[in-house]
Amino acid sequence: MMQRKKQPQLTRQAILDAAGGEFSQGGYAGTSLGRLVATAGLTKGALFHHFPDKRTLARSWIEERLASAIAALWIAPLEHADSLESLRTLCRLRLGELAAADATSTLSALAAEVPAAEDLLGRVLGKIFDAWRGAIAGLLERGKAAGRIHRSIKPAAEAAFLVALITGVTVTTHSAQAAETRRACLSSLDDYLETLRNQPT
Amino acid sequence: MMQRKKQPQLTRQAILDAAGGEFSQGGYAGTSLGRLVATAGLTKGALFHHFPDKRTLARSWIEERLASAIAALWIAPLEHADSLESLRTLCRLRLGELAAADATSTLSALAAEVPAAEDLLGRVLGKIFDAWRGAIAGLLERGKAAGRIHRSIKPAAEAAFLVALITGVTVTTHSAQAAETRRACLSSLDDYLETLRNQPT
DNA sequence: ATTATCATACCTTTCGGTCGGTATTTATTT
DNA sequence: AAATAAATACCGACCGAAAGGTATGATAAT
Repeated sequence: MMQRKKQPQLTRQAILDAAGGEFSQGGYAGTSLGRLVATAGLTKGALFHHFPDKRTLARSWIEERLASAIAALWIAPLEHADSLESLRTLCRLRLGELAAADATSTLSALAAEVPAAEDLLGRVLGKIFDAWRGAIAGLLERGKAAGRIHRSIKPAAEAAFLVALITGVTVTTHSAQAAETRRACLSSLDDYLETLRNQPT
Repeated sequence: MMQRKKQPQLTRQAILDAAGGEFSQGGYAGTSLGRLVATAGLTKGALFHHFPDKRTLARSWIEERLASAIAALWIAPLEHADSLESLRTLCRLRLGELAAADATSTLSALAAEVPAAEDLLGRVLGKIFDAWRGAIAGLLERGKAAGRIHRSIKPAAEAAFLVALITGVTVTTHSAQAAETRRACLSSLDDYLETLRNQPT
């Protein structure tokens, strides 16, 4: 009976919690580690005990929190779905809230901020996008197999298109007065999804 | 004969030039005014003579440079167009380059970073998106009038959809190894644009 | 003489990060 | 089981660098 850890890195988790709020609000460059520990009632000692530097903290937060948040929001709900309706419903649910500080918009913000290509953070974010695309592609594959989705569509390409679209909607309409524009996007999204349907004719 | 200015704010323009490079690369929070003036061979005195603070510099650069860049890249080419082909061609041209530091991705990055809603910078960026949407909506209107585009489509909504999509493509595929994903998006974009066409039957 | 345009030096604050010390567990030895 | 050694977890003062911004003064055009 080797009971590993009764309190599994409690302080470390608190730091990651606080990091979530800060990164969501200010992005990577806009996040101050001093403010982070202050608002969370922690200390720099604790922070730098668990994480060697800011970049590693960001990477850990992305991997351990953001990735799972996206998985819970966008991947798990589609796991066994194969209909355009489920996709449509999920999009309307997630994009309708217009929650400005949720995981989706944080992912978008970080992806847009990261110094582009060969950076480590960029690759970590890229993996999240890949998983997301994979989930949608999976749904489309299953939909094709079930005859619900038209044979001619390419799941991987369509999934990339959709992830780009969702990301773009959060970026271009995350201000309060953009609610109307957001609804317009969702309306067109409906029409677009219909074009994927397999016509019974 | 009131010849206003022989050298219309030459140093000021140099500062805006430098600001473009910095904001493109590091976003707003990631831009250091010290580095900005250093890399441009200027001084802080010049900077703060022409701009009272960082936010105003950013606002001026967005209004005087970024807005016109987007206009030149995405709005002017569509000014008198009314065909889906011209839209398709422009998208492939602009998104094919995968220029990581061009105006489009800078706009996306700043829009994703800005502290959301009621901020002044946010509104300035919002105006750019509005103008962009307006240009695409105009093309769709003209296309409808010319019978090239299906009657049932709503130009404003479709334009919002397309701007979100383009923005999302730049955000989700601006790493070097995402070229394949980007092509996938463009491929699906083609299919999507076809669905807007007015079928002659 | 005055105003616009800069350059230089400097200011305050905050940044990411370090360091020595301590309390608490855990492992080892007796 | 007691004593001790050794990590682990954390605090909080501190550091040099860099941040955004100011103050003063020189230069030059009006």
